[in-house]
Amino acid sequence: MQITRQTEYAVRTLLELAAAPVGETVSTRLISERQGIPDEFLKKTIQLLVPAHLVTTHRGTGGGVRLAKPATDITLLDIITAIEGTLALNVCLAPDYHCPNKPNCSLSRILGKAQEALLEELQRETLADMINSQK
Amino acid sequence: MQITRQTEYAVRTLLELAAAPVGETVSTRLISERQGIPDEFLKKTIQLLVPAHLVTTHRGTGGGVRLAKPATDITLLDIITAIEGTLALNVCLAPDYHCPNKPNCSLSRILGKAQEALLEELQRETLADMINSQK
DNA sequence: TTTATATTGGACTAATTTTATCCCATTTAT
DNA sequence: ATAAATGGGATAAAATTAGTCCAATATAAA
Repeated sequence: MQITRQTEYAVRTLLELAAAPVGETVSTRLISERQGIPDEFLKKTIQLLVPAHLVTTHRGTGGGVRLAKPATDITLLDIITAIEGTLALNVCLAPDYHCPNKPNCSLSRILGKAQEALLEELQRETLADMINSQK
Repeated sequence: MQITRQTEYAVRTLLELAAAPVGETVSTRLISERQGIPDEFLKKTIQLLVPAHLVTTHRGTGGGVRLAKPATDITLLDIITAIEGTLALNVCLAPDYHCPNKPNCSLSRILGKAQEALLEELQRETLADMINSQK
């Protein structure tokens, strides 16, 4: 019932990027050093953020990573989803899964409600809010 | 970010017990058959519910498991906690863990808030409510 | 055009957690 | 005694998570 370490890596990476001057790219090696993240693993992690449209990358000298959109438009839920896929508090709440008994199932009903409450909070605050609250 | 299968087993087990006539014991074998849970694994699961004071057990012929308290006094959170330990949305929110940087950490702050919202929902409804909503 | 810098991508390994099984001991009612 | 039931330790299998290695490709600058 926890976010994975990789998800935390992703959040810290995006916080680094959000803190950098707008439009400036940062190399994964620099991020990995500053955040103490294994650099090869960080590369994999960033490759999950690209298709989710949270960052863009540029190769070659002077290349690196930058936010794909304003920090005000990226929520914690966006990041978790990019790394872990759609959040589901139980198998039976996953998007594809369908259980014939679902309508009668009080577990899925309660967990569903709890999940809603969780999603709402995770969606409430953006990267920008997180940066500001650090100061 | 999901409850484990074992936790779901525990919930279904407690629902079985809550549905049974008050004070009556049910054998793990019967529960495992009705719920399709591997019986040896179910035993282990029940052994986690005992120290959490959710069920009591009795050995020997005619023995089995029963609720340790009224179904109105058992919440979904109680069950999750019994199986998985204290719920924490990230390592840094676990009871024992302490990070020197926590006061400045916006991730732990947001996750902490989200966790609160989740706990509240998980605590809101009891086994009794779950049984009633099935009817 | 060479060189250094950086991401891309695939294969692989290691570590950890989750799920399950086996088997024998102990308790209890009949 | 015997059958029915939980208790508990050891171990295995499966799945997920974390991390590593390396060759390929793109890019900027010298």
